[in-house]
Amino acid sequence: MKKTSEKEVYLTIQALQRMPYYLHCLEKAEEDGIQTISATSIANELKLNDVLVRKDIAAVSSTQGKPKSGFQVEGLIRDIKEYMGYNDHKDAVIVGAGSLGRALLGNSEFEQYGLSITAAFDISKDLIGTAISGIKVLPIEKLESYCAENGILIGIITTPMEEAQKVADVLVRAGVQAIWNFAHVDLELPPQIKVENVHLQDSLMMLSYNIHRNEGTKEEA
Amino acid sequence: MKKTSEKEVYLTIQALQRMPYYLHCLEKAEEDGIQTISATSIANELKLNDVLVRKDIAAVSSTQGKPKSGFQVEGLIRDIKEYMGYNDHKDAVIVGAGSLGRALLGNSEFEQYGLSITAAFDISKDLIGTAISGIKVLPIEKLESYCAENGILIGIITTPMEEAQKVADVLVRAGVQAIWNFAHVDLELPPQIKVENVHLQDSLMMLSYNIHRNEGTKEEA
DNA sequence: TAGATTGTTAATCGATTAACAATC
DNA sequence: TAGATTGTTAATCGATTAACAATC
Repeated sequence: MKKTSEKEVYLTIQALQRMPYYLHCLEKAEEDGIQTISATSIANELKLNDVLVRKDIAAVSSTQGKPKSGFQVEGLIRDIKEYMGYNDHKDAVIVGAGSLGRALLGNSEFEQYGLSITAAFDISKDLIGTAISGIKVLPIEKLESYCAENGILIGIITTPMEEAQKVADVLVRAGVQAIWNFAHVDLELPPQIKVENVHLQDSLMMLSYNIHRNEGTKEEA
Repeated sequence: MKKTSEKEVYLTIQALQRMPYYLHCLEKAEEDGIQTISATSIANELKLNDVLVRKDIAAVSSTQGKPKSGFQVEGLIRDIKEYMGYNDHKDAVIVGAGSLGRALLGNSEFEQYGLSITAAFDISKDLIGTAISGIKVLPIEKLESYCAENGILIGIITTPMEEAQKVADVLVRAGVQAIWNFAHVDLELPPQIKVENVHLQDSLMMLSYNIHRNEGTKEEA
């Protein structure tokens, strides 16, 4: 079992999910002109255990922290970004130029995560040929050839749920590596394809539950 | 420590997060005309351990499963919906009628989770007075009074991140119980206020990581 | 120096899984 | 009846936390 790189520390999924929070926290610190930061203070800020934060950071940081002062804010930001793959440029297409698709197209923040959306696809004759936030809307028939020819890595699905699986199949045939799925279905995909689901309904469900429980236990106080 | 209701089984956060998946699975079964379903088959479908599924279901189901046949699909759907609070009607407002806000306003699926969006708020003179998907856009100055007077339970924040905290403060003053936050900031809120964050950036980060790792370990095969 | 902070090893805690008796 | 499936109790597993020596 040979290592593929000098540092091959795998984070648990839980630890991974904390990374965005560390990054937010560090970027806020950087804005405030703070140069070094301790795991302890990050932990306090995020209401996490300090040893937990120290372990997570140790796994991604290229340098050790210094007792008394902590970690270099700037270096740590760089390390997390590198670890998370922000520095890789990733071309993406968006399928479904409805209101959600348009909202994503208008979001310029994604560029800083290495994501560029290079084209949008739709079935609507009215939309085809137009440009949304500077990005052309092409007919869905061209999806497969476009992705294959342009080496598109990520397909973003913002179609109605009925179309999502069909679109996913086309994207896979065209060679995308990952799918960012906003349609409210669980896609059936070959195991090598990475998926990230954004299911607003599930999020709403959690919100609903919290309100519900809250009301049910009012008498507790 | 007296119980507030006959069934006071608290699910772990992990179990809660599995509920939407059970519900999807059950609704699919119902569509296919299946009347009873076993925990084992749900577990297979969702690639989970069967005992895990059985425990989760036991916690929310009002009836016991029958050996050999399993659970009533319809009853179980009803129980999960009840447990998660879908049956409570919840009025909401949306703050920020930009592209994301508009996408949410156009989403009629939310109604089935008990959520109705009754008004939208924005600062843009061009938008104020117009209606989006049949919902009026009001000036942001009216947010507090509107929520207080109409007993709004949920505030949905789709503003730019700079405005989000300010908006949240107003919503809290106006008496909302929960905030569905789409702005990329962690809001500071009183402890009794429930928040559900939808941070697309974090989701994108996970996608980015998965692609990055995938490429880094190609030689593994 | 003293003390804040680091990283590591061991203990704890809690979720998941395995084993098994009960039952339709 | 036989066997699929249930629910429960005990074992396992893995993540988090506690304790502590090292160090700037």
